[in-house]
Amino acid sequence: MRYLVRHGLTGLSLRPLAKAVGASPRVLLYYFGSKEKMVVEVLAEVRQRQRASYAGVKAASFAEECRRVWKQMSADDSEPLFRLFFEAYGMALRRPGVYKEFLRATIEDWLQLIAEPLCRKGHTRRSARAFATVVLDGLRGFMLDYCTTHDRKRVDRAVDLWLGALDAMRPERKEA
Amino acid sequence: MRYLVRHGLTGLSLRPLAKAVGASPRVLLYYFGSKEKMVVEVLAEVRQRQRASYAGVKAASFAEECRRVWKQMSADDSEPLFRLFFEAYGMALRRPGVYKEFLRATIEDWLQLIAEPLCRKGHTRRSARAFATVVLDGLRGFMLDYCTTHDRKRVDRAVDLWLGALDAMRPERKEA
DNA sequence: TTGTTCTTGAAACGAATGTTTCAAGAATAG
DNA sequence: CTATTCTTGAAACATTCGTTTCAAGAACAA
Repeated sequence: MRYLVRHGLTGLSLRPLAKAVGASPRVLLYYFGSKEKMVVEVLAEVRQRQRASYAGVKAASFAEECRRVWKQMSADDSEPLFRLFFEAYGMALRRPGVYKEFLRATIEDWLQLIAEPLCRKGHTRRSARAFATVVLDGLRGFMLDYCTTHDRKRVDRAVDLWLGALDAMRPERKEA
Repeated sequence: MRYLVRHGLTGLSLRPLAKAVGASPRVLLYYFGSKEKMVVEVLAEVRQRQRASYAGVKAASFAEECRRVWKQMSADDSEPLFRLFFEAYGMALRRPGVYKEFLRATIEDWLQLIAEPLCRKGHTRRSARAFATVVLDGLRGFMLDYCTTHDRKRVDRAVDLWLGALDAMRPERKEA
């Protein structure tokens, strides 16, 4: 995982990876079956840890939780993870068969994480998921920008603007 | 360009490309210098055409313009372009040196396109750019989602929510 | 113990990679 | 015309790739 996060997927090769982790290509293939399966497994594990690290973020208001999430996302040590993530995203879109589970989980898991509390508060599933989409896709877009430009001031200002408007987008409750 | 859009960057190889366009690897290298330079040039050209195709979108209100842009982005024939774009993005983040210009233009050009009209209307450059960041990053995030899930209903609903709140994020005018 | 499965290193395989070499032909200049 | 440059095909080059083969050794079951 560490090697993948650091070196990425572009041009990833078994032999250097094996050497770096003190193994041989033979062993990697023995346990993972193929290079691609190995990548898929590593991505799944990284994803799971990522989700766990954000699931614990709690705050008084929803916007405040988002703010904290953004703070964690845009912290320096998160960037390699997101670089790997966006890299995997590009490959996954090109090879949906191989990365099917990555593509599913990369949206669906987070949507559920965000939408579920709203559903429990009485919002319809549909509107909760639409709102969760705004949140998830917004943060992803900001992160893509930040990884590209490292223009923290501008992106942070944008996130502030966006956060300020988030409450107005909160879904209506179901009519009781 | 057509070949790149269709086949992507992952595992791109000179020989199949050359055959598909009725040339030889030798010729491609003769004119582009290297495979990587070729990719960079093609991406630049694609980007320019993309920008031109969105620059003409005009409507009465800003939100309406955004809605039309989203409509064009999420049209079926746009998807291959965005797949290529996200793929390039992943590689560019991993190799900033080679793709430096791609990374710059991919944010900055669009920011200017969005922010400039606002500046001309008397908004400060800073707030215009923050707002433009919300717009650009939001649309990118939505597009990444849509390319992944093709869940048009959910994403469209989210875009609607987001568009409805956009006006509230518009930057204040400079004090006269 | 014996027999079996699990794990691994070394080496080889075949294929494909980007790029270069070389030489011939086309185009252009003077 | 001649001389020079531009363009191109065929082939070779040197790597590198993921993966397989084979055989030896470790672990374990009985």
